[in-house]
Amino acid sequence: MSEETFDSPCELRGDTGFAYTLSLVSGKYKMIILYSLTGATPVVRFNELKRRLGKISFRTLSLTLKELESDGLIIRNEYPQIPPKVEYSLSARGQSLIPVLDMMCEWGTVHSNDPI
Amino acid sequence: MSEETFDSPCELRGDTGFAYTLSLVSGKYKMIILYSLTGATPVVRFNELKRRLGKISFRTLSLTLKELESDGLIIRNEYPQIPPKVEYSLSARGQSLIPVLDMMCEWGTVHSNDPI
DNA sequence: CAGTATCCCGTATGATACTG
DNA sequence: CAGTATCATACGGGATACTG
Repeated sequence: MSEETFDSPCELRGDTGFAYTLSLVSGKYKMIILYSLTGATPVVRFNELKRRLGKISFRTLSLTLKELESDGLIIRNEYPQIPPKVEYSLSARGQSLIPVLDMMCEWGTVHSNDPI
Repeated sequence: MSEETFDSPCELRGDTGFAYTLSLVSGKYKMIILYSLTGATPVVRFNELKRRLGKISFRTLSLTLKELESDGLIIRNEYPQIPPKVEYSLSARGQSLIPVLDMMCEWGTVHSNDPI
């Protein structure tokens, strides 16, 4: 099959869908945060999340979580108690993004030793 | 290292593959450039690429192409003639990344009208 | 045509201290 | 515990002019 026949399954070029996805996940930690909310412990508190992410600052984590929440990708669940307890988890919309992240992760694993 | 346990399909958390992929495609135009090298005209000259990308500056396009090339994702083919002619196209490695970008694009198309 | 060379700037992120 | 407030900074990227 020659290269000129390939047609993108997406309407890129005028890019809509692509740019939209990027707008939701671009940022130094967004994808990693989403990924951190999968796996064995998919409900995570603020400080635990911070620990998992390593070097992220309070400020950046806080701002990033707000963006993810307002984009409907994560759910913030606040327990009215003292000391405060807030749990973050993926929304259904956020979950739907995970296969995309998985694919990125797998590509990297497979190709990280490609000869260049 | 970390003693946490996870069942991500990828070895994220200590993130190798994921961070690797990100390091190759992050940047305002990298993914779009790769995408621009698919489709009906997969071999594109510098200025034509610039036209396709719209608002990118000479400087950024030039720097970005160099990075993509040194990461083995695109191929730069220079014709020794005057005026110069340089063609850019995807390498096999670059091509292998396209399905990942397709998936991002499709996700955006499907979910851009999600109720939030 | 295909870039460089400069200069400039905004925004994303970091560090630290403080609060309800 | 879960954040804000404040200040500082780095770097990606833009605009323009110039060159082989």
